[in-house]
Amino acid sequence: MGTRTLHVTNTLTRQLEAVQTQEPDHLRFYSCGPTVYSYAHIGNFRTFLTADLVVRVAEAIGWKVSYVSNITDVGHLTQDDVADAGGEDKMEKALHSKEGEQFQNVWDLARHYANAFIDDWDRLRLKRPLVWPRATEHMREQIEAVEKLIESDHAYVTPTGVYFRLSSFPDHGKLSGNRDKEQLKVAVRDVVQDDNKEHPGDFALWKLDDKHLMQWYSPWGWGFPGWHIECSVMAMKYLGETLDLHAGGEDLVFPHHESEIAQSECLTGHEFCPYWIHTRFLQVNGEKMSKSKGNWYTVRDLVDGRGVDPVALRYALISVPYGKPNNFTDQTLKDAARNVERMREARSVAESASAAQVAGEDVVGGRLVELYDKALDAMCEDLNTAVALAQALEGAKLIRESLTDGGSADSAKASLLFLDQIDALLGIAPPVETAAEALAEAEPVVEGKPIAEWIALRTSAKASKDFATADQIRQTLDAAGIELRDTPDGVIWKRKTSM
RNA sequence: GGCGUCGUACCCAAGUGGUUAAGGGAAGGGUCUGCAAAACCCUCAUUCAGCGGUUCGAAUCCGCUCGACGCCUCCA
Repeated sequence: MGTRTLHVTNTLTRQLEAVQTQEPDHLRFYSCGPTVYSYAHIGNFRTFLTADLVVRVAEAIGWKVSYVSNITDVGHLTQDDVADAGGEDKMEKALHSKEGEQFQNVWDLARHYANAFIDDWDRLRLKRPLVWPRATEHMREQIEAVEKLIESDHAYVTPTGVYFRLSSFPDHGKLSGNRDKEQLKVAVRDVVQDDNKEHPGDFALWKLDDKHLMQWYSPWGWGFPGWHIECSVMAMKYLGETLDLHAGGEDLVFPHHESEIAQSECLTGHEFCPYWIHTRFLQVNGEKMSKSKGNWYTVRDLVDGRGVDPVALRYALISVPYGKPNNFTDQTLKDAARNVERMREARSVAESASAAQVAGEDVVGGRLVELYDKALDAMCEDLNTAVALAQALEGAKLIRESLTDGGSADSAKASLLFLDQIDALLGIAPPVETAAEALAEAEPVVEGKPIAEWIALRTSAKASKDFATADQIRQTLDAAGIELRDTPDGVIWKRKTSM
């Protein structure tokens, strides 16, 4: 410990760099969270998992981590700056959708999806941040920030709202490379129609709109904050004026993060954040997954709807390093499920060997320490999950090889330590209790009989050598999506995932 | 039009100047099992999209060609 450090590909420089924290061994880390107008999809979670891995690696190398991830619960316009503000916002749109009918109002809707989001977060075993600040709970801070920007001439008031004056911040474009202002003008000309703005690229800090479903009173009248200001304000409130590392999805590079930098640096007069990382999109069957296309999966679609092990889903989502697109397919999920199964197998073999208390040498510890070190090194090197997972699997294989037919208590102890460390680092080798709990939920009933009864019937059929009946029962359960496995410790059943 | 990423076996993917090109899945063979599953053993890229160049030496560096993709506009 102490000799390793975290390296990331910094979006600002496009270089692999060692993260130098302002305070030694203390990482101040902000990760952009979701807008809660619907259930978060697995692509959202790929990004949140990148942040999760940053936290895990930082902790593994002995850093203290101050981790903040926001929840955007204000509906922003679907088109950034429609002049008359008559365009529906995302929340409002969601409220008027079929699924939205169950909610009393937008506040109710936001609360519902925020709660669902946190449930999914926990199910995928993401570490919780220090705080989950919400935009609606930081309105005063946002208004104050806008006022400050106006005072310092970085923003101006118009009849439609308050806008950030891009020309007042020469560094605009340093993150995305969109430095050419004329180019920017061309690019946005088609969309932006507000003639009150000085430059088409100027973005909204406050939108005046007394018909908006969520509105607050400001010095400029009733309205709501611009999308970008919340992150600047909340990040600085909880982490200080300069962060160490800021993360988000690749689509946020421009305009969101670019705008965050502009606002924040104009507010404080110094650098907002020296290191930025962006997670590439998750694709589904080779196509971009997006809410507008409607081809997205939520965590609950897969876990509740198709019986996918949440840990397997987590594995699938982190199996490709964050800097490359990950093409999510049924095969990805199957591979992941298989690998998680092997981690669990190793855990259960080690638990049995540990319980048996056999004396003898530790024959695996040395190798497992090497493998863990390699995994941690890989994670420190720009979160190379592909290599880290390979080490995890190799370790699990070694454990199964060495302990399946019994092994010493010392070997078992070293194995369990390895699995715990790997789980702390990657979250893919859960303790047995978790698996047992997962299986303990509602025992399924097939053709009127609980599983246990079927198993008993089959066991007695086997005892009397009536293998035809035994196989018949296996098939019946198989058709109902239940798989039986004969083990030395008895018969166990598991739910097959439908993929 | 501007900014940027990528192309490694049937599939996912590591490797970014130098011993036999990680690992996983799938597939085939075997041990075990009443059967099955699991587990274990074995097999599975003389080759890294194509073409040129630099080099003693390249999948790795440079150039071009072809192909895929992302952002620039709500999006993780």
